[in-house]
Amino acid sequence: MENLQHDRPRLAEALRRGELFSAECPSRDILKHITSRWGLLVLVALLDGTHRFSELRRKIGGVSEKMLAQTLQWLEDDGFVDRVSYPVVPPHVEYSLTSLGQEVARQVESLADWIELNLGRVLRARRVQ
Amino acid sequence: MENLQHDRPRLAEALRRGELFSAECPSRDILKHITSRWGLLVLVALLDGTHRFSELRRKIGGVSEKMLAQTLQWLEDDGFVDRVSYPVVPPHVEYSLTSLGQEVARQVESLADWIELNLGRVLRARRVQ
DNA sequence: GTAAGTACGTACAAAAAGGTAAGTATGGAA
DNA sequence: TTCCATACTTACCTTTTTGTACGTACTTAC
Repeated sequence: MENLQHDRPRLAEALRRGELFSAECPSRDILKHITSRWGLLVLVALLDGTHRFSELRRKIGGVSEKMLAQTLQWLEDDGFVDRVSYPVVPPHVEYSLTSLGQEVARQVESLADWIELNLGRVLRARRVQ
Repeated sequence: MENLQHDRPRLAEALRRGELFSAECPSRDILKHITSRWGLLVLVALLDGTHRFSELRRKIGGVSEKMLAQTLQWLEDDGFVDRVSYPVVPPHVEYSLTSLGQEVARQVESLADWIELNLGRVLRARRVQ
Protein backbone atom coordinates (compact mmCIF):
# COMPACT_ATOMS: atom_id res chain seq x y z
CA MET A 1 0.00 0.00 0.00
CA GLU A 2 1.51 3.28 -1.06
CA ASN A 3 -0.89 5.41 0.92
CA LEU A 4 -3.97 5.21 3.04
CA GLN A 5 -6.51 5.84 0.34
CA HIS A 6 -8.83 2.89 0.13
CA ASP A 7 -10.29 1.55 -3.05
CA ARG A 8 -13.95 2.46 -2.76
CA PRO A 9 -15.31 3.69 -6.11
CA ARG A 10 -13.73 7.01 -6.84
CA LEU A 11 -16.15 9.83 -6.29
CA ALA A 12 -15.27 11.41 -9.58
CA GLU A 13 -16.47 8.39 -11.46
CA ALA A 14 -19.28 7.51 -9.15
CA LEU A 15 -20.84 10.93 -9.35
CA ARG A 16 -19.98 11.82 -12.87
CA ARG A 17 -23.12 12.49 -14.79
CA GLY A 18 -23.14 11.47 -18.43
CA GLU A 19 -23.59 14.07 -21.11
CA LEU A 20 -25.53 12.71 -24.03
CA PHE A 21 -24.92 15.90 -25.98
CA SER A 22 -21.22 15.33 -26.18
CA ALA A 23 -20.08 12.95 -28.85
CA GLU A 24 -17.40 11.12 -26.88
CA CYS A 25 -19.41 10.44 -23.73
CA PRO A 26 -19.79 6.72 -23.04
CA SER A 27 -23.46 7.31 -22.33
CA ARG A 28 -23.88 7.43 -26.09
CA ASP A 29 -23.07 3.72 -26.29
CA ILE A 30 -25.64 2.85 -23.65
CA LEU A 31 -28.19 4.89 -25.51
CA LYS A 32 -27.29 3.16 -28.73
CA HIS A 33 -27.97 -0.28 -27.30
CA ILE A 34 -31.22 0.72 -25.65
CA THR A 35 -32.54 2.49 -28.70
CA SER A 36 -31.27 -0.07 -31.16
CA ARG A 37 -33.94 -1.48 -33.41
CA TRP A 38 -34.78 -4.35 -31.07
CA GLY A 39 -33.31 -3.19 -27.79
CA LEU A 40 -36.30 -1.28 -26.54
CA LEU A 41 -38.65 -4.08 -27.51
CA VAL A 42 -36.56 -6.69 -25.71
CA LEU A 43 -36.49 -4.61 -22.54
CA VAL A 44 -40.23 -4.11 -22.59
CA ALA A 45 -40.82 -7.80 -23.27
CA LEU A 46 -38.65 -8.80 -20.34
CA LEU A 47 -40.59 -6.54 -17.98
CA ASP A 48 -43.23 -9.25 -18.18
CA GLY A 49 -40.79 -11.69 -16.60
CA THR A 50 -38.28 -14.32 -17.56
CA HIS A 51 -38.37 -15.53 -21.14
CA ARG A 52 -36.65 -18.19 -23.13
CA PHE A 53 -34.90 -17.20 -26.32
CA SER A 54 -37.58 -18.65 -28.53
CA GLU A 55 -40.34 -17.04 -26.50
CA LEU A 56 -38.79 -13.65 -27.08
CA ARG A 57 -38.42 -14.45 -30.73
CA ARG A 58 -42.11 -15.24 -31.08
CA LYS A 59 -43.22 -12.31 -28.97
CA ILE A 60 -41.24 -9.67 -30.84
CA GLY A 61 -42.63 -9.65 -34.33
CA GLY A 62 -40.03 -9.49 -37.06
CA VAL A 63 -36.80 -10.14 -35.18
CA SER A 64 -34.38 -12.56 -36.72
CA GLU A 65 -32.58 -15.03 -34.47
CA LYS A 66 -29.31 -13.38 -35.25
CA MET A 67 -30.39 -9.91 -34.22
CA LEU A 68 -32.18 -11.11 -31.13
CA ALA A 69 -29.02 -12.89 -30.00
CA GLN A 70 -26.94 -9.84 -30.79
CA THR A 71 -29.27 -7.47 -28.95
CA LEU A 72 -29.44 -9.74 -25.91
CA GLN A 73 -25.67 -9.79 -25.75
CA TRP A 74 -25.43 -6.01 -25.85
CA LEU A 75 -27.94 -5.73 -23.05
CA GLU A 76 -26.21 -8.44 -21.07
CA ASP A 77 -22.84 -6.74 -21.51
CA ASP A 78 -24.34 -3.46 -20.29
CA GLY A 79 -25.62 -5.24 -17.19
CA PHE A 80 -29.31 -4.91 -18.00
CA VAL A 81 -30.05 -8.54 -18.78
CA ASP A 82 -29.24 -11.73 -16.96
CA ARG A 83 -28.68 -14.94 -18.92
CA VAL A 84 -28.99 -18.40 -17.43
CA SER A 85 -28.13 -21.38 -19.56
CA TYR A 86 -29.04 -24.95 -18.59
CA PRO A 87 -26.67 -27.61 -19.90
CA VAL A 88 -29.30 -29.74 -21.57
CA VAL A 89 -30.12 -30.84 -25.04
CA PRO A 90 -32.05 -29.33 -26.69
CA PRO A 91 -30.68 -26.05 -25.30
CA HIS A 92 -32.58 -24.16 -22.65
CA VAL A 93 -31.67 -20.54 -21.87
CA GLU A 94 -33.55 -18.05 -19.76
CA TYR A 95 -33.32 -14.29 -19.96
CA SER A 96 -34.46 -11.83 -17.33
CA LEU A 97 -33.83 -8.25 -16.28
CA THR A 98 -31.26 -7.34 -13.66
CA SER A 99 -32.35 -4.70 -11.18
CA LEU A 100 -30.51 -2.11 -13.25
CA GLY A 101 -32.33 -3.47 -16.27
CA GLN A 102 -35.67 -3.11 -14.57
CA GLU A 103 -34.97 0.54 -13.94
CA VAL A 104 -34.20 1.36 -17.57
CA ALA A 105 -36.94 -0.88 -18.79
CA ARG A 106 -39.45 1.13 -16.81
CA GLN A 107 -38.34 4.36 -18.46
CA VAL A 108 -38.39 2.71 -21.82
CA GLU A 109 -41.81 1.23 -21.20
CA SER A 110 -43.36 4.58 -20.50
CA LEU A 111 -42.10 5.80 -23.85
CA ALA A 112 -43.44 2.68 -25.54
CA ASP A 113 -46.76 3.11 -23.79
CA TRP A 114 -47.06 6.69 -24.87
CA ILE A 115 -46.46 5.71 -28.47
CA GLU A 116 -48.99 2.90 -28.40
CA LEU A 117 -51.61 4.98 -26.66
CA ASN A 118 -51.20 8.02 -28.87
CA LEU A 119 -50.73 6.32 -32.19
CA GLY A 120 -54.07 7.61 -33.42
CA ARG A 121 -53.25 11.22 -32.58
CA VAL A 122 -49.87 10.96 -34.20
CA LEU A 123 -51.21 9.44 -37.37
CA ARG A 124 -53.75 12.24 -37.62
CA ALA A 125 -51.13 14.90 -36.94
CA ARG A 126 -48.88 13.56 -39.64
CA ARG A 127 -48.27 15.50 -42.82
CA VAL A 128 -46.88 12.53 -44.62
CA GLN A 129 -48.11 8.95 -44.66
CA MET B 1 -73.87 12.21 -49.38
CA GLU B 2 -74.51 8.54 -49.59
CA ASN B 3 -75.65 8.14 -46.00
CA LEU B 4 -75.97 10.02 -42.80
CA GLN B 5 -72.67 9.04 -41.28
CA HIS B 6 -70.60 12.11 -40.69
CA ASP B 7 -66.90 12.30 -41.09
CA ARG B 8 -65.68 12.65 -37.55
CA PRO B 9 -62.56 10.54 -36.95
CA ARG B 10 -63.63 6.93 -37.01
CA LEU B 11 -63.65 5.44 -33.57
CA ALA B 12 -61.78 2.41 -34.75
CA GLU B 13 -58.83 4.53 -35.74
CA ALA B 14 -59.15 7.03 -32.96
CA LEU B 15 -59.12 4.42 -30.23
CA ARG B 16 -56.88 1.89 -31.79
CA ARG B 17 -53.90 1.28 -29.60
CA GLY B 18 -50.65 0.59 -31.38
CA GLU B 19 -48.89 -2.70 -30.88
CA LEU B 20 -45.15 -2.30 -30.98
CA PHE B 21 -44.68 -6.05 -30.83
CA SER B 22 -46.27 -6.60 -34.20
CA ALA B 23 -44.05 -5.99 -37.16
CA GLU B 24 -46.56 -4.23 -39.41
CA CYS B 25 -47.94 -1.78 -36.87
CA PRO B 26 -47.35 1.84 -37.91
CA SER B 27 -46.21 2.58 -34.36
CA ARG B 28 -42.94 0.95 -35.39
CA ASP B 29 -42.22 3.86 -37.74
CA ILE B 30 -42.85 6.42 -35.02
CA LEU B 31 -40.55 4.51 -32.73
CA LYS B 32 -37.92 4.37 -35.43
CA HIS B 33 -37.86 8.15 -35.82
CA ILE B 34 -37.83 8.84 -32.10
CA THR B 35 -35.11 6.33 -31.38
CA SER B 36 -33.07 7.14 -34.45
CA ARG B 37 -29.49 8.05 -33.73
CA TRP B 38 -30.24 11.77 -33.43
CA GLY B 39 -33.99 11.83 -32.90
CA LEU B 40 -33.96 11.48 -29.15
CA LEU B 41 -31.26 14.10 -28.80
CA VAL B 42 -33.12 16.58 -30.96
CA LEU B 43 -36.30 16.14 -28.92
CA VAL B 44 -34.46 16.65 -25.67
CA ALA B 45 -32.65 19.69 -27.02
CA LEU B 46 -35.90 21.27 -28.12
CA LEU B 47 -37.42 20.83 -24.67
CA ASP B 48 -35.20 23.77 -23.77
CA GLY B 49 -37.13 25.95 -26.20
CA THR B 50 -36.95 27.16 -29.77
CA HIS B 51 -33.67 26.68 -31.57
CA ARG B 52 -32.25 27.67 -34.91
CA PHE B 53 -30.78 24.98 -37.11
CA SER B 54 -27.21 25.96 -36.39
CA GLU B 55 -27.88 26.17 -32.67
CA LEU B 56 -29.06 22.58 -32.67
CA ARG B 57 -26.06 21.60 -34.70
CA ARG B 58 -23.68 23.08 -32.18
CA LYS B 59 -25.60 21.75 -29.20
CA ILE B 60 -25.75 18.15 -30.37
CA GLY B 61 -22.18 16.98 -30.54
CA GLY B 62 -21.33 14.99 -33.62
CA VAL B 63 -24.35 15.56 -35.85
CA SER B 64 -23.72 16.35 -39.45
CA GLU B 65 -25.86 18.95 -41.18
CA LYS B 66 -27.29 16.30 -43.42
CA MET B 67 -28.49 14.07 -40.61
CA LEU B 68 -29.79 16.93 -38.52
CA ALA B 69 -31.87 18.13 -41.44
CA GLN B 70 -33.09 14.61 -42.11
CA THR B 71 -34.00 13.98 -38.48
CA LEU B 72 -35.81 17.29 -38.18
CA GLN B 73 -37.88 16.42 -41.23
CA TRP B 74 -38.89 13.07 -39.82
CA LEU B 75 -39.96 14.69 -36.59
CA GLU B 76 -41.76 17.44 -38.42
CA ASP B 77 -43.58 14.93 -40.62
CA ASP B 78 -44.66 13.01 -37.53
CA GLY B 79 -46.08 16.20 -36.07
CA PHE B 80 -43.60 16.52 -33.22
CA VAL B 81 -41.67 19.52 -34.45
CA ASP B 82 -42.75 22.86 -35.81
CA ARG B 83 -40.61 24.62 -38.40
CA VAL B 84 -40.79 28.34 -39.07
CA SER B 85 -38.75 29.79 -41.87
CA TYR B 86 -38.17 33.52 -42.31
CA PRO B 87 -37.66 34.65 -45.89
CA VAL B 88 -34.41 36.45 -45.34
CA VAL B 89 -30.87 36.07 -46.50
CA PRO B 90 -28.90 34.55 -44.91
CA PRO B 91 -31.57 31.98 -44.03
CA HIS B 92 -33.23 32.00 -40.64
CA VAL B 93 -35.26 28.99 -39.50
CA GLU B 94 -36.64 28.22 -36.09
CA TYR B 95 -37.55 24.83 -34.71
CA SER B 96 -39.74 24.11 -31.73
CA LEU B 97 -41.86 21.32 -30.29
CA THR B 98 -45.55 21.00 -31.03
CA SER B 99 -47.71 20.05 -28.06
CA LEU B 100 -47.61 16.45 -29.23
CA GLY B 101 -43.85 16.79 -29.47
CA GLN B 102 -43.63 18.07 -25.92
CA GLU B 103 -45.44 15.00 -24.69
CA VAL B 104 -43.07 12.54 -26.33
CA ALA B 105 -40.08 14.65 -25.52
CA ARG B 106 -40.94 14.41 -21.84
CA GLN B 107 -40.97 10.62 -21.99
CA VAL B 108 -37.77 10.61 -23.93
CA GLU B 109 -36.16 13.04 -21.54
CA SER B 110 -36.79 10.83 -18.57
CA LEU B 111 -35.01 8.01 -20.32
CA ALA B 112 -32.15 10.32 -21.22
CA ASP B 113 -31.99 11.57 -17.65
CA TRP B 114 -31.86 8.07 -16.28
CA ILE B 115 -28.97 7.21 -18.53
CA GLU B 116 -27.01 10.33 -17.66
CA LEU B 117 -27.62 9.95 -13.95
CA ASN B 118 -26.81 6.26 -13.80
CA LEU B 119 -23.88 6.19 -16.17
CA GLY B 120 -21.50 5.40 -13.34
CA ARG B 121 -23.54 2.45 -12.14
CA VAL B 122 -23.89 1.08 -15.65
CA LEU B 123 -20.20 1.38 -16.38
CA ARG B 124 -19.41 -0.48 -13.20
CA ALA B 125 -22.00 -3.18 -13.93
CA ARG B 126 -20.58 -3.76 -17.40
CA ARG B 127 -18.78 -6.96 -18.25
CA VAL B 128 -17.24 -5.49 -21.36
CA GLN B 129 -15.63 -2.14 -21.88
C1' DG C 1 -37.67 -42.70 -40.43
C1' DT C 2 -38.39 -38.10 -40.90
C1' DA C 3 -39.41 -33.60 -39.40
C1' DA C 4 -39.49 -30.08 -35.98
C1' DG C 5 -37.85 -27.60 -32.00
C1' DT C 6 -33.94 -25.63 -29.27
C1' DA C 7 -30.15 -21.51 -28.99
C1' DC C 8 -27.22 -19.99 -31.02
C1' DG C 9 -22.52 -18.89 -34.47
C1' DT C 10 -20.96 -17.88 -38.95
C1' DA C 11 -20.44 -16.55 -43.81
C1' DC C 12 -22.26 -13.94 -47.28
C1' DA C 13 -25.15 -10.41 -49.27
C1' DA C 14 -28.34 -6.67 -49.28
C1' DA C 15 -30.05 -2.60 -47.39
C1' DA C 16 -29.87 1.33 -44.67
C1' DA C 17 -27.59 4.82 -42.38
C1' DG C 18 -24.15 7.99 -42.13
C1' DG C 19 -20.29 11.03 -43.50
C1' DT C 20 -17.87 14.40 -46.72
C1' DA C 21 -17.62 17.85 -49.80
C1' DA C 22 -19.54 21.04 -52.73
C1' DG C 23 -23.04 24.30 -54.22
C1' DT C 24 -26.54 28.32 -53.29
C1' DA C 25 -27.69 33.48 -52.40
C1' DT C 26 -26.58 37.20 -49.76
C1' DG C 27 -25.11 40.18 -45.88
C1' DG C 28 -21.73 41.68 -42.77
C1' DA C 29 -17.12 41.66 -40.92
C1' DA C 30 -12.16 42.05 -41.48
C1' DT D 1 -12.17 42.13 -51.58
C1' DT D 2 -12.01 37.95 -49.57
C1' DC D 3 -14.00 35.11 -46.05
C1' DC D 4 -17.43 33.45 -42.98
C1' DA D 5 -22.12 32.44 -41.48
C1' DT D 6 -26.82 30.79 -42.68
C1' DA D 7 -29.94 26.39 -43.84
C1' DC D 8 -30.14 23.44 -46.40
C1' DT D 9 -29.77 19.84 -50.85
C1' DT D 10 -27.42 16.69 -53.67
C1' DA D 11 -24.03 13.34 -55.28
C1' DC D 12 -20.92 10.03 -54.04
C1' DC D 13 -18.73 6.86 -51.09
C1' DT D 14 -17.94 4.24 -46.70
C1' DT D 15 -19.57 2.07 -42.64
C1' DT D 16 -22.91 -0.11 -40.04
C1' DT D 17 -26.77 -2.70 -39.56
C1' DT D 18 -29.72 -6.26 -40.73
C1' DG D 19 -31.29 -10.31 -43.05
C1' DT D 20 -30.83 -15.20 -45.04
C1' DA D 21 -29.39 -19.53 -44.99
C1' DC D 22 -26.98 -23.16 -43.10
C1' DG D 23 -24.77 -26.01 -39.46
C1' DT D 24 -25.01 -28.21 -34.71
C1' DA D 25 -26.49 -32.11 -31.36
C1' DC D 26 -29.95 -34.25 -29.54
C1' DT D 27 -34.93 -35.17 -28.19
C1' DT D 28 -39.69 -35.76 -29.04
C1' DA D 29 -43.59 -36.22 -31.94
C1' DC D 30 -45.64 -38.12 -36.06
